[in-house]
Amino acid sequence: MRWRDIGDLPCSVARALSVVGDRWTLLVLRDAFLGIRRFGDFHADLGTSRHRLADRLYKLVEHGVLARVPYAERPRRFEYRLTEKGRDLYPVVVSLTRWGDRWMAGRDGPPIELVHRGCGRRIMPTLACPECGEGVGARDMQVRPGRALRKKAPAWRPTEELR
Amino acid sequence: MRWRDIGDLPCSVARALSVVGDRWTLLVLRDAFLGIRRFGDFHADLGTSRHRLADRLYKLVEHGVLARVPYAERPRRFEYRLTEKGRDLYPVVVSLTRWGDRWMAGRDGPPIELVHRGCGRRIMPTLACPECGEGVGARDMQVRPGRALRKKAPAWRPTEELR
DNA sequence: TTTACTCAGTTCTAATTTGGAACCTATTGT
DNA sequence: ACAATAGGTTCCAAATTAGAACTGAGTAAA
Repeated sequence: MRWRDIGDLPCSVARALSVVGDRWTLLVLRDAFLGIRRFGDFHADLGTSRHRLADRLYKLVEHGVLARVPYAERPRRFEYRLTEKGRDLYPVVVSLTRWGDRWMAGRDGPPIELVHRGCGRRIMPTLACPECGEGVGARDMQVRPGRALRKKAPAWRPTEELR
Repeated sequence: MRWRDIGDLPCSVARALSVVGDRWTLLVLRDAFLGIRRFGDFHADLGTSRHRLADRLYKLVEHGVLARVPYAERPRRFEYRLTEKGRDLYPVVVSLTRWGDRWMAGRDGPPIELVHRGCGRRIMPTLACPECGEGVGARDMQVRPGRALRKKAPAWRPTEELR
């Protein structure tokens, strides 16, 4: 299967990855969450080729994850800002950060720290059930096919446990 | 910059992506979380080439995300199981699922549904502060350099707000 | 008014990565 | 003996990427 077709699969992970599952895209988004907005700053920070960067930014704009807004006339210049759709990718970036902190940090510890404005403490956000508030891991959740999948592939059944 | 070097950057997102930031890897992990364990089943479900799949599985084993455990002798056969390090990627996969559900689902709604064993409700896990329990988004968090980064690049300062 | 400089890209080519089909090895079943 | 099953490996064409050079519109300095 070709990568460009994965967006058509009946799977939200595949569809999400069809937008952000690209080598540099999530690093572009990391930068965006750090406040970077301009082509030159992305380029300086990422070190990817200008070619790739231009292409990624264009695609993210196309998908509505970033907005290309003018910040100067004569010469006309644009910057790239996260849209609501883009900001909603925060959990993905934070989850990667958390995993990297835990499993890939050197002996000096995590490169950055996060502070929760609400309570003022230095924390790393984790997954929780929005109904009961409990923290959840893979084994706390059970999968079942949704309506869309029952329609398309009625035979599909996930295994009982997520492991 | 070459992709193989991103694991050396002082950034947990980059380091995490050096392991899972590959075209097919997160889909392999999605399958693993759905209970798929065998080469043939991954291949049938993913539709990627056997070549790529073998390479990805090998690398995930190398990084300790999957374990290759024998399930039959004569002929010797192996299956791939999530390790603790692998299961800890659950938040990444769930966050992608949540985003895909919200922004990329068709009119029939999400392909799969999740049930929280703890409270029995159908939910989609969200990010929360482990200290105060409140849900958090990009704008609730503030970034500051950690010890590792203060050491290496003392001049670096993130912008005040995540937007 | 020439020259240099900034920013945001685009173009080009070589190197790397990927997709897909065919092949290989070991064993069981008929 | 022959086909089937499982888990790969090998090979080559096609697609993607990295890196350097170039473009174009405007500003600033000499």
